[in-house]
Amino acid sequence: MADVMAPERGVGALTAAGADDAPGREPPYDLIELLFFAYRDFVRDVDEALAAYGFGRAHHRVLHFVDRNPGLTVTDLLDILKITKQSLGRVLRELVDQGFIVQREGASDRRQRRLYVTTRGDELALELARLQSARIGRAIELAGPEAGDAARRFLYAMVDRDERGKVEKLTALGRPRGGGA
Amino acid sequence: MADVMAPERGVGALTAAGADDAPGREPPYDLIELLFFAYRDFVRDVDEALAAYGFGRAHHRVLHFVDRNPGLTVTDLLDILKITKQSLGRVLRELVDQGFIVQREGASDRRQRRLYVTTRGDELALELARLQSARIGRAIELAGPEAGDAARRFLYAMVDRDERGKVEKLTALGRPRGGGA
DNA sequence: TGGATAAGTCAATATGGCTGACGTAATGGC
DNA sequence: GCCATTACGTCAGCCATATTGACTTATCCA
Repeated sequence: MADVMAPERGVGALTAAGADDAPGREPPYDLIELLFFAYRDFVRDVDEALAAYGFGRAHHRVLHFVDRNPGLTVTDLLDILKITKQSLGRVLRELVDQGFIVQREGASDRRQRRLYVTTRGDELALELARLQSARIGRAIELAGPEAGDAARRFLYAMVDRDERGKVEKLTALGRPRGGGA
Repeated sequence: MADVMAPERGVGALTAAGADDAPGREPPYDLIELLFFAYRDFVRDVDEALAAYGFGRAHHRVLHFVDRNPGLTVTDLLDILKITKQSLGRVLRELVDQGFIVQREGASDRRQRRLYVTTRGDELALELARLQSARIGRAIELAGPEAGDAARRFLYAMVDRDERGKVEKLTALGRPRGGGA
């Protein structure tokens, strides 16, 4: 690639390390950029695989969380994804229409449509998870297992404070080992 | 309308779909999900701030990389963002039209339009970087500085193998100081 | 019984991507 | 000097994902 010039600016703006959000402190550009690049490549894997099914990234997110949390309600899903009901609508409908997800009336609250993956849905979810798994496995191999653990703590701390409780309950973090069934 | 409830099909497969077994072990669902949640919140901050300027996430990415790498060419940018020329086109035009970025003819290759931020562009880039910086600062405070360092190594290792060289040259990693090491 | 909640839907719109096709100017190898 | 290639820009159309706002239906619950 073409050689990129070094920045001419910002270098003078630093202060000593130690304070976090002091006004003149240089932002952690390395982490900011690595988050972008890591995420960019992390999702590209899956996007390609999804294309074969005529699905997009949004379908994956829904499928994933339903797969991992059987019986999730639509409201739960909206809160996880932080999107609107209307946005979810199309994606969910397509997943249901094509037999990847089923909806069942809530046992105690019949207004709810609890969501479950079908066998097919579980298979697809697993296929996609394995792609992501492979990349993560390679990364941990390269960066060391402690880096994986630390990344877990760092990423968790990157989540909005008032979302952390939900995240913990919802994710594998909240599950001791093995998880499902 | 609400008669979309699916029949019994697939319900038998709800719980114990053959997950944890076949080829290898259980995917690292914790990291998979934390990447999603962390990124979700990481970009939400900035998205809100950008709305005030009538810009979107795409504008931010362009502004950021030009700010950090003055003299970047359009081709460089396309390779960083992994989008098409046409997609970049509109976003870049808006940033130029509104005085956040300027284009200058390349000195040695006059076909190039080298990109630079204006003072205004630099200010906006910095404002946005500080938002991200604040979140990262809080995260490191919570997870510990070693977690930040490890996260840096982990995220770097998450990048496509054949992209890592470029990423290193391009980002703060390739520059002395900062997260250097 | 009536207000609140869960879900679904219609319609319009924005944004950020994509492919394909073309055009122009400059470079660089021969 | 010629010509293929490169760098950039742009027109046109399309798709996926998201938004706001308004409305309906069914159900729950105080």
